[in-house]
Amino acid sequence: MPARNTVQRQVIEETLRSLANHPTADEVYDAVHAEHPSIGKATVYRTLGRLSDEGTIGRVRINNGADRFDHRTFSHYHVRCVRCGRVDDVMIPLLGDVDEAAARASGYQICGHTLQFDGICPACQACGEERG
Amino acid sequence: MPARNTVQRQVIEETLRSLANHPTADEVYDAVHAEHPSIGKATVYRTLGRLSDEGTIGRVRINNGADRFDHRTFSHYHVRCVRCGRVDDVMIPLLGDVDEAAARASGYQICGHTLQFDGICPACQACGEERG
DNA sequence: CTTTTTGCAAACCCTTTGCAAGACA
DNA sequence: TGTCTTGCAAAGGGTTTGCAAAAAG
Repeated sequence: MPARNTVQRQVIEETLRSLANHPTADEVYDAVHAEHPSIGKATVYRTLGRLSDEGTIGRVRINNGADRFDHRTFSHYHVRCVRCGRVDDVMIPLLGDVDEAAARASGYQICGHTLQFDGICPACQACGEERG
Repeated sequence: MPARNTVQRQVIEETLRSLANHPTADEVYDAVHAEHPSIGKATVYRTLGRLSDEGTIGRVRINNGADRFDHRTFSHYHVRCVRCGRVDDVMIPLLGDVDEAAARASGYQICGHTLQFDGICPACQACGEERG
């Protein structure tokens, strides 16, 4: 039973593709709603969830913050700026062997990991230099 | 100005030490409140926050879930069971050089990282075997 | 015609906050 | 005393859900 191809689904997916820098569901909703005022927030949340469940888009879970969505689906890591909240990609090789190490160390059957960096983005570094 | 040594603070810290397996703030509150019904939830949240800010206890931020607190303060990684939500330690060596690699790759000034594993805990593996 | 999806609003979880009363130093 | 902390209840951010109506297949 493939997902139904509704107008909302198309609009949401296209809008996500048009947005850069890992929008939150709310940001996607704002953009969608600006062009299509009849599309509700619950639909955006539900549809983003379905799209990421089926692997069409990516979902980036952020510690202590709203989830972010990504039209790119290959897995990669992210940094979040602790000053402004911006999220960017970190294109380093995926950690290959930690999952096995974690499995051995914990007894869990590991199905994946999330690695999130925290730091200060270039813009905030520039603005905040005088403060140390 | 050191923190004031209130009864609540002592109770909360002791209760956390008595609880195993990374309780959430709410779980700490339940335990605290059972013995000291007058201690309110806001106090538990505030106090756990202060204790972790000052480094007396550890805070584990969980993707899509309540924060968990830990009386152990040395940093280590965690796994979460995707079936039952249980959180356990993963005692593998800390990743030493990823932060520099991430800094180089992103331009951020990296101040740390969070690595969370997802998996199935031994108990759930046993219960769920017949389901594949 | 059956089943999924939508839109709305209300509910939900986790956490923080405003404020006056109370406790600490 | 001066200031930090508490307790309460209300508010907040992010997300999910119940339900009837609408749309997809």
